[in-house]
Amino acid sequence: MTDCKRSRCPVACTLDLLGDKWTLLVVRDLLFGRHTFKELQASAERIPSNILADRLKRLEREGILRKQLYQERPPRYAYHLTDKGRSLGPVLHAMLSWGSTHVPGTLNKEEIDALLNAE
Amino acid sequence: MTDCKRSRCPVACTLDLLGDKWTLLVVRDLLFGRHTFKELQASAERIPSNILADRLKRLEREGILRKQLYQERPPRYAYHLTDKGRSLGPVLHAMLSWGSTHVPGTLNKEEIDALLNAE
DNA sequence: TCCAGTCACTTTCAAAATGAAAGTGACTAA
DNA sequence: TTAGTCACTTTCATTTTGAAAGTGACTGGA
Repeated sequence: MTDCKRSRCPVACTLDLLGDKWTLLVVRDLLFGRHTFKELQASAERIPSNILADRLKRLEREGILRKQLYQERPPRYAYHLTDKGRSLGPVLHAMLSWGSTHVPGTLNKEEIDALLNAE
Repeated sequence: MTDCKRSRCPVACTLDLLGDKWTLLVVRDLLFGRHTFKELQASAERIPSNILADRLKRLEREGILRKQLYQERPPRYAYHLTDKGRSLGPVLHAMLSWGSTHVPGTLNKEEIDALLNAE
């Protein structure tokens, strides 16, 4: 309440941080092993670059990921989830499970595993 | 893919339906036993009435809730989750759990239980 | 040395979404 | 007759989104 949250409800506060179309997809990709701006941009959903830059900034500010320079000259950056970020795994998993069973046309878990192993 | 989803990823598809600041709060309130427009409007986060009306319409269209006239003259409506809607429980629970441990200032589970019992 | 190409963004600007507030219409109870 | 409730809808200014183009640091090849 001190820092202008909508309420003290943990669900509402989580949505204040992650409640939009893109943020959790970035977390998904980081969990799935994509780490550079380019890799994150290349996901199937084609996140616009300005939105991606904004979300990476927010997530870093919230301590959900860290940006690290892994190579000088030319400067190259990698984004990695913190423990706080990795602990969003169950949220993503619950969404994956719900979507997989309730949204027709989505990949099921076997198809996802197959894709992940094929990479 | 046929009906203009961003991708076949279940997470992305779930976010297409529920990925915003308000939708999952409506589902939360329905799970917690609020059912009329007025009750939903009265939650701590003060959802604007036009947004609430829009979200109820979408959720009904997606088969996540049903609107029922429970009284004619004057007409009164109650919104109830379908099985599909109730199966969002684990998503909400995962968010509650994450928010409760990672967002300072939120209510913890004991406090939430106490509030729910006090109602 | 020039030049095309890559990466990691940033800027621009039109379109869409949000939200505060006021309005509407059906109804009831005093 | 009138005030009040409920369930919305409308209005409109502000905010956010997203497609596209631009920027700047750098590299590798001719």
